[in-house]
Amino acid sequence: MPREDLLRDMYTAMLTALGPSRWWPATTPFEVAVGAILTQNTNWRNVEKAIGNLKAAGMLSPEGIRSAHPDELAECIRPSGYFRMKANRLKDFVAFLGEECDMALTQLRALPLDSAREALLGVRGIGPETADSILLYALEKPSFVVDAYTRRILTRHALLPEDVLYDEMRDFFMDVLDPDVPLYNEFHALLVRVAATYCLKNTQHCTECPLAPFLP
DNA sequence: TGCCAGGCCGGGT
DNA sequence: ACCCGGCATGGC
Repeated sequence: MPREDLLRDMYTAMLTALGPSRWWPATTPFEVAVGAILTQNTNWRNVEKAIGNLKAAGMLSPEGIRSAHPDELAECIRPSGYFRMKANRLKDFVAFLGEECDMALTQLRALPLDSAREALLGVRGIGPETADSILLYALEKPSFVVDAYTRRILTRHALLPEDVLYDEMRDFFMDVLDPDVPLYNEFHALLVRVAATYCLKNTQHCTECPLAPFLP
């Protein structure tokens, strides 16, 4: 079966089983980016606490983060883990955006996808997954997001080898799917939800998994 | 109670 | 170009 058909069938199976995801859980592009940084290797539930703390402290804004004392910023985001490092990453991201952060985000969105991606990857603390999350969920650019869950599903289904590189997984989708923002948005969300529910790290009770019919 | 969570960096080979 | 240790909290 052609890869495009396989991916669309897997997508349909997940969407039918779980329903739409309504991602990303944030209200502004800037908040999406903050969440993308805070959720690096971290459960989203912990990120929610950190974002709540930021909001309560008036720090969930470019100015709030820029003017915050590093230690106070770190204390707010403590529940999201790696809090000292992530405080610096938020500071670095805000510094990258400059004085007019909303305008900077608008200008970033106006760039071609590859240029915007390179610009984000130049920021310390923003790697490929975080960059693609910001591109897709904040800037609404058709950049497919790959994460540990995506890798687990792709390798368990023997679609790609264990040692596959990030960009190879991304291309696996983008080479055959139309550059469709709503599709990429929902596809990634469904992969995360399915993997987190049915495809645990050291278990394989995949009989109830919507993707079980696609196992090799 | 240990294992895991929507990674990334910096230094070493 | 990889490989690896470090970073850290909270939930189950």
